[in-house]
Amino acid sequence: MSTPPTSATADRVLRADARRNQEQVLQAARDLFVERGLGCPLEDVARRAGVGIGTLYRRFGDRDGLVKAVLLDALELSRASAERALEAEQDEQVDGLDALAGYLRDMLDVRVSAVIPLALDRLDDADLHVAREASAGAVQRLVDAAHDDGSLPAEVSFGDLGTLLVRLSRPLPGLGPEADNQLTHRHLDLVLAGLRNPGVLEAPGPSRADLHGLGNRPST
Amino acid sequence: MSTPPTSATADRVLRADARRNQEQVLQAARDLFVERGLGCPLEDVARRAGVGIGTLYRRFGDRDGLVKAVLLDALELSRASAERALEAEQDEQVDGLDALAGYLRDMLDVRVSAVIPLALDRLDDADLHVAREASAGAVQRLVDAAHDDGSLPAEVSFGDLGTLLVRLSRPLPGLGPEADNQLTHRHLDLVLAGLRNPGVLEAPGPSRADLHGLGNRPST
Amino acid sequence: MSTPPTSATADRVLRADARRNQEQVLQAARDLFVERGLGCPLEDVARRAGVGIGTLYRRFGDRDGLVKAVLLDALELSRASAERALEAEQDEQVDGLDALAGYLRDMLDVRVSAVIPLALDRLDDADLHVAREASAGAVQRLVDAAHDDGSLPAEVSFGDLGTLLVRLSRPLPGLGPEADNQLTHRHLDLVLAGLRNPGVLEAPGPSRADLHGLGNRPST
Amino acid sequence: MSTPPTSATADRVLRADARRNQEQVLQAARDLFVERGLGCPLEDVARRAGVGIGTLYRRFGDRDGLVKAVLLDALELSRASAERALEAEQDEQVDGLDALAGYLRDMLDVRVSAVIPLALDRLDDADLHVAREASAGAVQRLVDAAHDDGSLPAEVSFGDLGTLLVRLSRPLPGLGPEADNQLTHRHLDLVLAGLRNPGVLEAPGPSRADLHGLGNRPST
DNA sequence: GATGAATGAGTCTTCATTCAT
DNA sequence: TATGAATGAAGACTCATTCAT
Repeated sequence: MSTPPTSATADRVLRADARRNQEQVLQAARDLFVERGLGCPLEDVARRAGVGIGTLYRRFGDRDGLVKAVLLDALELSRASAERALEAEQDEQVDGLDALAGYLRDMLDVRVSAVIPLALDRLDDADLHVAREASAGAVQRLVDAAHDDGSLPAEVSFGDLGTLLVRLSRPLPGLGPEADNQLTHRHLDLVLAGLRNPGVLEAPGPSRADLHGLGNRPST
Repeated sequence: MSTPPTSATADRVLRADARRNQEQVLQAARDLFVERGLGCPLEDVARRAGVGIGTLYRRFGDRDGLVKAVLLDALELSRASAERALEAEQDEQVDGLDALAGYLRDMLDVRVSAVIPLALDRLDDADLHVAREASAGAVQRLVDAAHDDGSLPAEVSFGDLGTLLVRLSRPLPGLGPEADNQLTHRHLDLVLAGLRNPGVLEAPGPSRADLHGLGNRPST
Repeated sequence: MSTPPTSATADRVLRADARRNQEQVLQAARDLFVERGLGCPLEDVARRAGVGIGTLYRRFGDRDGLVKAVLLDALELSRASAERALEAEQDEQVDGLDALAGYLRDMLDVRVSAVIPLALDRLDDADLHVAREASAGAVQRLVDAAHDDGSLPAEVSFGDLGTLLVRLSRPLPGLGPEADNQLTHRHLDLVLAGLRNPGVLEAPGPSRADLHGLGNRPST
Repeated sequence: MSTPPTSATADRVLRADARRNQEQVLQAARDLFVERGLGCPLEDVARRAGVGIGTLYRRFGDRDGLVKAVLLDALELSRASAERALEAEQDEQVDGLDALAGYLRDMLDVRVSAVIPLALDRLDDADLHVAREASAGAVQRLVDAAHDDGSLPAEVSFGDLGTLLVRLSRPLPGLGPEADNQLTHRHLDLVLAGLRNPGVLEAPGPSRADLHGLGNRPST
């Protein structure tokens, strides 16, 4: 099964090396962006990825390019997770809210949702726009399904869930990663308990479109 | 109408001026620290406060001094709010959870809780330690009261509430301040709905002490 | 005559300091841009000006701002010199070509013409556009006067003279500043000898407008 | 039709390839050095030459090696052109100044003179020293011939002509290559008109030796 | 021998902090 | 005391050079 290092393979080997670097940088950036913000030193990202700063720049051009790559990656993870949850729901394995909960738990585990809202600032970028539509579309279908089967009250909206996810995704300072993760899931459970029977919400939450119209949402 | 500029009067006038400056800087710092992180340019803080950068440094020494001042201010606001809520509860005006909810709403309105967890990193500072004890003690008494009258399930802890408050306090990117505030209160309502009847939590949440022991909290 | 250091004066003193710095940076930048190109290290500019790098940036924002300031300064020097030469011509002190020669010699002495053509790349900047019009307008009037009194052959154009000036202004590598200056004036004399009686040019040179239409000038 | 890949043939094929690469890099470097200075990115040179950056380094060692190669190439072109002009003069086809003019026009067409003065900084390199002697010797003979037959005034020296050539060779910013070339030849014509009858020069120009003694040339 | 990925040193630019006014 | 100009250290970004393929 071992391929001899022909020149064709050599290309691939090199590319594999580069790809590994690329992925390590992407992951390091995702983590540090979530932990310390989009403005964190890129040398720290490079160091955590185990590459030189030059490699980071060669791959991603500049900070903006790296941020965009992280966002695309996050949106793709979100889309894939939402679609898996949709399939489970359609196979009648779980009800709509449980499917949604599965998606939310997934997202908390990849710890990447905290960067997604940053895509809202960049919807002029075509790639990001497409990726966001794909992700948001899948999540919207999940929410619709949960509304349809009655497991999620109608007044709880896509916008509610997306923003709750963002809030839950952000790491809390002073906790280690493990404690943070446990507490995050615990809080998701609390929120889910509220979602099943909010009892206190009368107006519908913000729709997907409302989240775009920065700040001019009508009163609850 | 003009007060003669005796040296005493001049001093007082100056001191009033200085106090005004101090408060404006404090407020600007609180806002920008929440919006853009503790690392935001202090010139921006000074500009928003309407003072020169030199004035900021004269008052607060350096960034650390300013951060500490903001934290002390926030902790004092928290303590005062918690004690007001306690009084309301003791006057039988509201049940324990409603009193707690009042405190939480207060804190969201002053938009300052997001910086409080940063105090956890600085508990070696005596002033901060004292202020945190005062605030946390009052909140703990609120929580105890809510447990005692049965309005808050026993497994929902001080640590749960403090960290939920932090999550809710952080501004969401892409929303204007007003939409953000509305959504924040809406999400608090959702969380309160969950708190009244979590149904899903079995283990108790982190105690106040658990939050200090960064990361070595026992499993839920 | 000495003004006491009232607060008003204090302001002025500070401003005078800053202005001195600004001018030193401007002069250093002019020299180094001519000698070593627009891309030379700005730290070298700051060092030659005797200020910290931060001061340079505070005054001029970035490299582009500094380049623009140098260009505006150069264009203003050019305009002033051309208008002085025009006045001399109108007072009948010298003929048109001698007036023009005086302008050219002036420009070589301030050693700044070499940066002026760089303004051509930046005519979208309103300030630069205005300054260039003012300078070019005055020079054009000089050229017209020399054509009118017959001291300059009609086929030698504004464009010829401007570009010759640029060529003469650039320092030659390997010569010290004094030798370079002497040789530059010597070459101007040679060129002036050719200008009085070119004998070899049949077509007219590029007009002012031709220099804008980068590269699509009709054949000579 | 396929040549069998004997090792000898393979070597030759490779060497032809390598030589082509070498020349393409040399030409690209010459162009970019003239257009953008000796400090231009070598990746840009490699890209314009259509080779990888590694190939450039393999061939020329480092930037210095490439600069030296460009200079040697330019000096050799100059020598060859000057000797062709000398032959034409000796065959009585043209007078001395016309022969010189032919050389100057040649040099402008290869657009390479602008880098030659940079050799002055590097006369400690034996190869460059030899090449410069060969080129300058031939040009000096051209100048002597023009002096001898009276077509060039005695006070116009080798140094005058060399430095004029450098000035004329540098591209003017903002013109396309074609307009620049036309204007360059036009300006050479103007200068030649001045050379035939300068009328204004009294002192002799710098000799070849004067150009070495950086800056200590006697006054004109 | 050619390639281009990786590296890190050098320069640009920002901003915390100091200090003269 | 308030101000904002000056400074230089820190971090962003580019590019010369090396080296694995």
